[in-house]
Amino acid sequence: MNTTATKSRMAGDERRVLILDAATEVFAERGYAGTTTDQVAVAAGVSQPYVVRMFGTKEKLFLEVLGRDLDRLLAAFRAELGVVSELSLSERLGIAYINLLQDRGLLLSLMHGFVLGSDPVIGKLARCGFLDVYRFLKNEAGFTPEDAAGFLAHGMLINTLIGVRMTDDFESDPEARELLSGALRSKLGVLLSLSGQSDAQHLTA
Amino acid sequence: MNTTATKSRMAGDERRVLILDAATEVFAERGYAGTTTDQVAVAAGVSQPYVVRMFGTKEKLFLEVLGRDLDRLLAAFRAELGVVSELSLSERLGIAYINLLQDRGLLLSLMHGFVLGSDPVIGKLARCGFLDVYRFLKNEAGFTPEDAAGFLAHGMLINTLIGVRMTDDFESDPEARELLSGALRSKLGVLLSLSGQSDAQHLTA
DNA sequence: GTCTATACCAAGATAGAC
DNA sequence: GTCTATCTTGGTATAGAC
Repeated sequence: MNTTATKSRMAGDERRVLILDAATEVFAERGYAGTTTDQVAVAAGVSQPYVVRMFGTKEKLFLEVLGRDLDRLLAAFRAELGVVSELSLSERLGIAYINLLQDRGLLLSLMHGFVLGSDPVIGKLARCGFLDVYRFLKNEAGFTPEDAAGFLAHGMLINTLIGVRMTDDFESDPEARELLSGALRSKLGVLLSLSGQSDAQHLTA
Repeated sequence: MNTTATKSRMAGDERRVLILDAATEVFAERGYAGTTTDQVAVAAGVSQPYVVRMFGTKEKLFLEVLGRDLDRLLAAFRAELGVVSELSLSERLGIAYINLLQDRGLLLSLMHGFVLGSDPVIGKLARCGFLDVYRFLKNEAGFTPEDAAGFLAHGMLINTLIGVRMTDDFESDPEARELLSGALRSKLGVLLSLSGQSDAQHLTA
């Protein structure tokens, strides 16, 4: 029995995760409409018809990616609720958010979903997901509406800066650097200023 | 001589603006990759080959839309620089931003450009444009880096809420309403609280 | 300046072999 | 469970008439 997948022929659920991971990255890079099922297939190391067969349609694949992204985002946040720390919950959530940037593609594919509100089915999921995060911040994390909006606002700024690849001008342009690290710092609180730019390493890589 | 365009055959520059306006709305609705040149053509009331011929390629059309959006955004901001008012510049810029939402498609098509940073040519323009706005806020409007980032952050939140069509659940979901009006209020300052929701009228329409 | 017709390619999805 | 081959659609771009 071959659970570690020497090569071909693994259980459907394993491949499923593999494809979802690949899809998350490709969607993050090119958006929903800009992504082809073939690009996803190549990234996952399978054939194009296979990814279509496994998920039915490209749209369903994207919906699964979106749903998983939202689940992982909320799970990362909820994991901070029980923690005892000298940092405030608000600070810890900020750090948790920044750490999600290492989950390559997660926040960006989310962002691509958010911007597709006009699509009847993708839009509905995106709206629900966004509202769920807002509700979490208010009801579970105890934020005021203003603080919750502020938290989301800085999150959207970070997403946009990552999406526009401001990191590409990180070295060349001092103002790009300033804006980017400023946006991260506002979430990280004091941490970034203590550890220099090390926290932003994975952004430029 | 027919400058008001009774129907067919107007000067190239007139049609050009017409097509750019139409393209801005369609790109805003469906994104760059999700938009077809034919949809733009229909929206502009011309034939599909004509829009391609006039702009060369779909990509060049999008670049012109993006560039024009950025120009209009900065122009609206600069127009506030000379104004004498009891409101602070920061408040006036917030209002100017909200007013841009009436220019249907402007901020949203911009947003679609911002999220395409991986595209070599679109990404470069989007990065430059974003940085230009940041520089304006710091150098011309006199914002601190933190205030500039905060202004941009709330702008990105508003763009995202509009993009995800949070307005669609505006009536049904009280929290969607709260989030949306909260995001607008943070830009409008006290104004919205004085005039009720009238400022958000054009969002739900 | 604007259209109709169309060439051509890319991409999603299906059929069926292994 | 996974692939190869292929059908089919739709979309960009070109040619050329008016």
